[in-house]
Amino acid sequence: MYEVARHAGVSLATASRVLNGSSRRPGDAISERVKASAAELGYIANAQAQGLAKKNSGMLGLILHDISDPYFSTIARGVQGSVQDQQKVVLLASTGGGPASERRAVATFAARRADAIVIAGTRTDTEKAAGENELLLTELRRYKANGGKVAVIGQPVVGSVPDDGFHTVPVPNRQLSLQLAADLACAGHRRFLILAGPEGLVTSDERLAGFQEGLKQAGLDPAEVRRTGFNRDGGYDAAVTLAEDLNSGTPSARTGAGDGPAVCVFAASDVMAIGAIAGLREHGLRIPEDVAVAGFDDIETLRDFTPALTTAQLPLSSLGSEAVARVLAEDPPQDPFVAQGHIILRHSTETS
Amino acid sequence: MYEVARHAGVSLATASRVLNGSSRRPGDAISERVKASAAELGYIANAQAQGLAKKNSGMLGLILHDISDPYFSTIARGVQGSVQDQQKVVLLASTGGGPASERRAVATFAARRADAIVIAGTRTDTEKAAGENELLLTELRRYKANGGKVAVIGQPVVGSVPDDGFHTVPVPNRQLSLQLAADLACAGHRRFLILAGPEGLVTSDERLAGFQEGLKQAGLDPAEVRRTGFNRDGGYDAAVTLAEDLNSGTPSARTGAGDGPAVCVFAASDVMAIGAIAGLREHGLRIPEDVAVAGFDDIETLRDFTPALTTAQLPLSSLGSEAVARVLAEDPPQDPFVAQGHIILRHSTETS
DNA sequence: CTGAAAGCGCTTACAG
DNA sequence: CTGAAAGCGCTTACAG
Repeated sequence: MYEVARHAGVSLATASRVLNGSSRRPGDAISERVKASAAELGYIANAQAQGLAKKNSGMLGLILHDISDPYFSTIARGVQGSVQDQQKVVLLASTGGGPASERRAVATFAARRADAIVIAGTRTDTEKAAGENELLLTELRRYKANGGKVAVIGQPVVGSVPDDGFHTVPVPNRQLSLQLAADLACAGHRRFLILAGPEGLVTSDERLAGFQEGLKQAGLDPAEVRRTGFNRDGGYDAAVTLAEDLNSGTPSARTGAGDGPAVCVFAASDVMAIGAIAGLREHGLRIPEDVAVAGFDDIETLRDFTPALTTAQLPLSSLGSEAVARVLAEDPPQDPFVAQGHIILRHSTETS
Repeated sequence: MYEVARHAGVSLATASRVLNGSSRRPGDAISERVKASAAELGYIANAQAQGLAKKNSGMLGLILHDISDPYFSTIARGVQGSVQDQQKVVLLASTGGGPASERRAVATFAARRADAIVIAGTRTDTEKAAGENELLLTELRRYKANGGKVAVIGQPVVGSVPDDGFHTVPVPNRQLSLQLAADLACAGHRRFLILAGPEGLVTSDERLAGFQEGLKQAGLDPAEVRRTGFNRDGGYDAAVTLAEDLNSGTPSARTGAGDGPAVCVFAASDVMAIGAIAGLREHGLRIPEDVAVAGFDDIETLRDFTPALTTAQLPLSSLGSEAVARVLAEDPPQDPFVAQGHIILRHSTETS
């Protein structure tokens, strides 16, 4: 830039003012001259130096569990899109999940002076993670105290209070799973089985609780719950066990032989549901004739799956852009964002 | 850091030396004192300032077409993993594809002084994109001239020469699609139809050419080619047309009624194949009884698809980590990386 | 409107 | 081994 200034015959200050959006803008003649010089010399501003001199870095940190999981990569698309629109850039951290690695990512982003941090991915609320959650919270508070903005997609960070001023973009897990239960009951299902992740995985727990609540409101008994991995293999494993039960006629086995599926399985995510269907099929069970299966998320890549999967559609990409909007706005809206989601009943839970 | 130094009673230089990996390391007593002070004050180094003072920023820029596409998000996982192992951080740009937006991303990363840039995603080699390719190349050369490292996953940037010193991590599109054709011929298929992306999309073109070559080596006639969008909807649309042809008995229609599928469709990507299967089914065609379908990529999320999809498995995540390894190594290997891929024959192309 | 100068928070030859 | 000082490439009050 020094060279640009000299080439244009102006001071560094002036060159800086025309090249970057300063409030004070030099005269037209000078501006043109500087711009021409910059173009001629192929000048590219050093964003690091700018970041050091200004208070903001133009970077937004995105923390998620696994970038290759379609749930997160769709959120990432939304985040990336908005950030790009704002002429900023995203720093990515794929942590593998868990507050400890999330804390590390926050520290890294803080060191790089990211203007804002968006955290996606379920919170873990267990005894065991209490210490790590505490550290994550401390790290976020320190980051915020130094001027950083924070948004969490899903649930608030465990232990955080409204006063912390972290933005939350809630995912309507509870409402949608409640609705899903209602719709499935309405479609005639009576016996349910829930495949959930380990206890303490808040996203899974919310979906579980919402579903049970929905059954209750429909006047049905609570569903049996099987805890398993909150991923494809978890769904598969649980389904294999279920298939063995059904095929051997144990207490959990098929009841209404002939008239519709014996049981309707609600897997706490689409990916789990897909694993479950694979497991059931391998054991000779047909979907939905023998067992009905519903998922959650409406993952795009799975929309052509057969049988078409009943699920709850989440506006994942919008959740990402909304989080960015809140965290980057001068005057962010105070009212909580209400995500639009809805139930999609498809072939996988048809009853006759 | 100034505060840390004062708190520990040492100079800024000394504090800097103990806190960051300098070659000169102060005595143990002093080191301990400084570390204690840093911990007590909760000191976090300002990476921007470090980047400005040092020559490297600790950031790697990743450019891809669409972070929500499983092909790219899997590559991103590989990249992210290696970068994290090296204590660096990734800057993400999801461009939507095309050399023009890629050029912009390169400029952005150059301004931020990313130490290296990894570009994934097919090259576009058309007349129309010639100008943009030229600009992309210029931008990359300038970036490299200023000390940046460049790696491209897939094909070399259009117009680049070995002397440019860009690392290339080739994707074995040609070899694998050739092998796929051979295996399908071996399985008894005789009539083929290729669903490819628009001409000039190098990835698609390579797969197309490899497949035709494989057919030729098997002594078969070249397959008919239908150009369509290189995505799910492209596969769907082409399949609908095909289904209409087959059902109405036009020249392209079913020949060997009864004994195996009339035609084996090779879609240039799994995602296209999934769309194609959806389209065919909607028109009453069964896979693989009426039409066989093969894809390419072996996308993880689609492995439980029914019918199980015949495809070419690509080590996507490894491609990502390999690109990072090359671009971050002091002394990168000169021999080209040979990606391990292989054909997986599954139910979607069974013949009887 | 323009420029000289201080400052952003570090690192690193260069002396001591 | 340690420290004083210059420098990384910008921005921005502060003067003029």
